[in-house]
Formats: sequence, structure tokens, C-alpha cells
Amino acid sequence: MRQPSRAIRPSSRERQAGLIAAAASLFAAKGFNGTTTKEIAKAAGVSEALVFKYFPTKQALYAAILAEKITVNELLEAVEEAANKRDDHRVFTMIASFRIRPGVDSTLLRLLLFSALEGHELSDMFFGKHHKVFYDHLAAYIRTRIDDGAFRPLDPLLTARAFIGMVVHHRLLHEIFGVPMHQSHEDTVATYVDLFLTGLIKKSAGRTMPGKRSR
Amino acid sequence: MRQPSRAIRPSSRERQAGLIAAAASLFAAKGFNGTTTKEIAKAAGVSEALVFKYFPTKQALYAAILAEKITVNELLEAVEEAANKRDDHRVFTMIASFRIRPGVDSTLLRLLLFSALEGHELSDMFFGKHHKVFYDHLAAYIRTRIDDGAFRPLDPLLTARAFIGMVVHHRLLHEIFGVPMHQSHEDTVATYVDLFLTGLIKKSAGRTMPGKRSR
DNA sequence: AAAATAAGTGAGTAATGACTCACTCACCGT
DNA sequence: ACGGTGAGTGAGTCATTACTCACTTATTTT
Repeated sequence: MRQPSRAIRPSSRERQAGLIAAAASLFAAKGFNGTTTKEIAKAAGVSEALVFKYFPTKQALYAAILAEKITVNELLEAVEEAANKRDDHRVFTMIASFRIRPGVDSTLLRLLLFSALEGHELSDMFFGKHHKVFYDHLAAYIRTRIDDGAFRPLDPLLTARAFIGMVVHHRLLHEIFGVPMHQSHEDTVATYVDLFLTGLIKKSAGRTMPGKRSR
Repeated sequence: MRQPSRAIRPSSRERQAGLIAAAASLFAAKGFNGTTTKEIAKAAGVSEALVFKYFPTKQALYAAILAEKITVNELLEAVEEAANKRDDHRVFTMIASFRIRPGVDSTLLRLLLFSALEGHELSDMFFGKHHKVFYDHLAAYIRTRIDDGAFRPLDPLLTARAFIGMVVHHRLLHEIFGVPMHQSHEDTVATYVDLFLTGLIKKSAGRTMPGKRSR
């Protein structure tokens, strides 16, 4: 039984998790090819040989990271509620604020881009699980609202992508290209949501959203 | 004087250009770290040693590519004309169609992303010359139209980025992540422009754009 | 306490990376 | 014809890389 009064030797699980964390951060920073197994070992505080005890190849380690990082967003559930109430403003504000907020972690975005650019096979899976789902959900919601007569009849998938595009592009600029923030996170989100919904909502229809204009 | 009846030996200039072209294509495909100098030499049809006769280091070759690829877009001039006429629909359609069209070359986008992700020093320059200019121009136009009373008073830079975001995101999905086209290029552009301008144009103001709704 | 097993490592190895060098070849003006 | 010059290369060098192995150290089981 384990009672390591001093954390003398981490369990196998912990080691594995530690390696994955260390590697994820390095891969995100410098890409797969730009990261050496020696660096990973050093970052995790173990010998290089041990890395290969846990993961047969560097590739396998990479795969483990991508597999681990795939979490179907808690965001979706949260949005679901607002979606059921047909609270458009809230739905889109939630989505945008989830990605555009102070202290957001850019690791995942960088990993995603690196894996796509470097042409990793797992990239598809990563994208499929992590984002595809999302577009489809959002497109489904937009379609519903079009059927409600609340939104103009534009192509739902393209429309969903247009919105996500604003958000992702914002993240690209700030997290990848290092462009400084130009407005507060809140104001940025508010502007994007305003612009988008104004373009989408049918003028004739009564506005469904409660006045949630912050500040 | 040179009159090589058969192109027996390319001039220094041509060699250099050939090397840059070969390297650009490889770097775009596999990144800086993922490309070897041997591959570049092979792609250009010369020995590896010659690569280093033309460029002292691999880095220098990379820098030469980025420097060469920086072209202040011919797009800007073309747009200028439409901008002077205050033809909003045409302005934004031109911008979007320039990037979203059949057979567009993804090399530059990939190079840009790779250089930013890999943290190249030249990345900033690349981005600054190639895109910053563009955002600023577009933002200036939007500001003008706001002052004209034609557009709603949103933050011009954020608004410009929102539009570019739709376009860039579209390119990301198709050129980097390999998502198949969902609508024709034309229809995609039309949807984005429609959505964006509807969100931006002041309802009270008379529409400035001539009826250029294709299809 | 001894045996069994798991966790961990130092010191490799073979392959490959960027880069160098002594040299050859093609073409030129004289 | 000839020597000079720049284009071009084959065969390296040396560092680094992913990965292995014989071995030690810690923990658990009996």
C-alpha cells in the first residue's frame, strides 16, 4: 500500500502524466520536429531513457498528448441551456468569451496548428473531435433559428464558420502572432457578437435577446 | 556575352531563384525544422554543397524566402478604386475573392503560420509587411464609411479583423485542415460579404452599393 | 529477510543533420 | 592555347538525434 510520506517516487500514472504535460508544452512551443526527447526528459525531470520506457517512440508520445487533450467541451453543455431558451445573444457571447478571455491557454491552439501543418495523421482526429462537433452543433442551432423565422436564411454551416472565424482569427493574432490587444476582452467579444447578430437577425422579427449589453 | 542556345547552365540569379522556390515549397509543406538541406538541394536539382555557396546557412535561405515573398498586394490598388467610389459591396467582395478562389496558392499562408509558430524572428516582419498594412487600410476605409454615416459606429480595427477573420478562417479550414468546400467559392464569398455588410451598414442610411447580387 | 518486480539510469549506437573542403569543370577575355 | 574565375560537386566532419541495453536502486510480496 502506498503512503509515501515524502513524495519519493511518483506512481507510474503520475510519471506518465508528467511526461505528457512536459511534452505537450514543448511540442506546443516548438513543434514536433523542433522538440528533442532529451528536452522532454529534462523538463519532466527524468532520464531520457525513461521516456522510452513509457512511450515506445516519440510519435507515440505525441499521439498520447493529442488523445488526452481531446475533451468534448464543457462549453457545449453550458451553451445548450441558453440555446434552449433561444437566447441568441447569450449563446454567441458565451462561445466567444470562452475563447477570448484573459489568461486563456494557447497550448491547444498551437498543438492543433502544428499538427495540421506538420501533416500528422492524428491531426484529423484532433480536429474532428475537437472542432468539427462544434461547428455542427452551432450550425444546427442556426438552422433552428432560421426555421423559427428569427434568422435570415443563410447557409447555416457557412454562417457558423463565419462566427468561429472571427473568434479563431482573434486568437491567431493575439496568441500566435503576438499582436497586442486593442480593446478589452469584453468589448472585443461584444463587438463581434453585435456585428454578427445584426447581420444575421431578421429585421422584421422581434428581437429575442434580452438587453444584455454590458458596460 | 550570354547566348546559351540550350539552357546549359542557369545564371547565378536563376539558380538563386530556383533554390528559393524549391525551399519555399518544402518549408511550406514541412516547416523549417522538418525540411533538410539535402532535400532542398535535390528539389532544386543541385548538390547540397551548392546550397551553401548561395546561402551561408539554412536560416539565411529561410530569411531570403520570407523577404522575397513580401509583396505589398496588387490587391490594394485594385480595391482602392472601388473604395473611392464608396462601393462597399465591391470592396469587400474583392478582398474576399482574392483569397477565396479556385486554385489559390496556400504556400504563403503555410509559411506565415509556420514562421509564427516556430517563433522565427522574421515572422514579425513577414506579418507586419504582409498583413498589418492590410488591416490598417481596411480599418481606415471602415472609419471613413462610419464618418460618412453609412456604417454603424463600431471599432474600425476590430471590424476589419472580423471580416478578415472570416476569410482567413475559411482558408485555414480548407488549405490547412483539408476540410472540403461546402459551397462554391462565389457563394461562400457572397455569404460572408452579405452577412458582414448587413451587420455593419446603418439601416436608416440609403444603401450605397449598386445591386451587384450575383446569382 | 529474501526474492520478485517495478522504476530508473549512464553510457552507449547507428543514422542523420548542417555545414566544409579540396577539388573539377565550363566558359571567358586575352 | 591558356590561365583565370566562378559554378558546381563528392566525400567528408562533427554534433545531435531517436532509441537501446546492461545495469542499479526502490518498492512490494511472500
